[in-house]
Amino acid sequence: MSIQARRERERAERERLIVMAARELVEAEGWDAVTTRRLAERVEYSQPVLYSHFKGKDAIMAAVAVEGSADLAAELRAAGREAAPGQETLAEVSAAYLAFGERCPELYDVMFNRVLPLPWATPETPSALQECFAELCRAVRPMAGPGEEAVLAEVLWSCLHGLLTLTRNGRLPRQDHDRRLALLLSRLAG
Amino acid sequence: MSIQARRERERAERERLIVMAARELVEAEGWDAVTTRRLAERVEYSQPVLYSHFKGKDAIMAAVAVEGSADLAAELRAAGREAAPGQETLAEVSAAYLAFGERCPELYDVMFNRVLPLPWATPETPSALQECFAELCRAVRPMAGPGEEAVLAEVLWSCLHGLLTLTRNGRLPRQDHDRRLALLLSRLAG
DNA sequence: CAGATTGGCTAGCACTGCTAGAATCAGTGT
DNA sequence: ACACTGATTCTAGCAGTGCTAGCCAATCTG
Repeated sequence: MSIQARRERERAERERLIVMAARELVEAEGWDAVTTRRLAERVEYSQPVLYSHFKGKDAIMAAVAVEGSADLAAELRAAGREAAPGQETLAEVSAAYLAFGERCPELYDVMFNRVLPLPWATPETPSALQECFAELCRAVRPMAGPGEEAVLAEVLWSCLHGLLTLTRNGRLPRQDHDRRLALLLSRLAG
Repeated sequence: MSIQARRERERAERERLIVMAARELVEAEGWDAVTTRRLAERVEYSQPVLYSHFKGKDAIMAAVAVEGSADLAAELRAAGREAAPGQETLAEVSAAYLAFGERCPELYDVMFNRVLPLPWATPETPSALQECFAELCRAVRPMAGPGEEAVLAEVLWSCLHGLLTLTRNGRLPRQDHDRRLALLLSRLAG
């Protein structure tokens, strides 16, 4: 029994290695640079090994996305705690969200722009993703009317996401970014 | 001289044909289905002909994006005219924007999500794109403070874009879409 | 009608994600 | 200690991608 346990342990370790390598690669050189060959070379195994762990490239990137979500959730939570309770939270959490997207644009892309084989907004959604949303809910709580907290959080998320992606791919000039954010938050706060 | 004119006319006509075929293909089967081979077959020429008109696939899709923007601008303008002057305009134009994105998701993707070799938010920006933005400006004019019209329009654009993309790629459940939109617009209106 | 030139086409390169089947290693029983 | 067996990893290849070099033919010029 113990030898099988060891094998499974080694397998799990290698799977972690694959996801880590994929994340490093996507953060450093972008999604297009993540090819199965380069990834395999990076983990020092042959290509087909990847397919014994994941159904395909999409599944690997889904795992990367979940890992990234854990980081984002942690950063949002930290930002929420730092802020004085009250109005400040919204600004702090929003800034943390945008900072994450700016710092890891390619990772962010995988998490929220690509179509991935992941369940969203259902009970089976990976907890890291649920936690991200929960932090947004906390941030909007003070300014949400009764029963509209979740909806308002979704709206905030959409706005930040739109701001981030349009800026990142060149549609919006970076220069007025702060003015846009300030205006958005003041209006959302009502 | 006239024979050269005819040649240029034929060339321009063929270029239009390429862009049209690319648009049909992307709308019908999505970006990934637009391969240079399939596109060439569709216009009944060989692959290399595409490259005598466009620098590469990206340039073709940029042309498709510009064409799509003209349509979007027309629809936004129509929505703006229909609405009674005043608060209604914002809701009508927003609805038109979202409807366009829902009706032509793949075209929308090319226009606003892909990284394209196009100048954005500069004087050289294709007029169709500038007109889209101008319509958004008109829509937010009644509720914009002095000097913040353009910024507010950018914010509106970002929010609509975020709402649309997060919904479209499964991150937000479609079911509460209307509530989100209503909440967003009411808050943005102040 | 011969010659020059423009143009499109055939064929191919280097790459992609993915997989069938050969080869090699491990663990087992004698 | 050794051959056997079964799982696991690798080699080699498929069908497809965007893009391009160089041939070939149709077109216009003198």
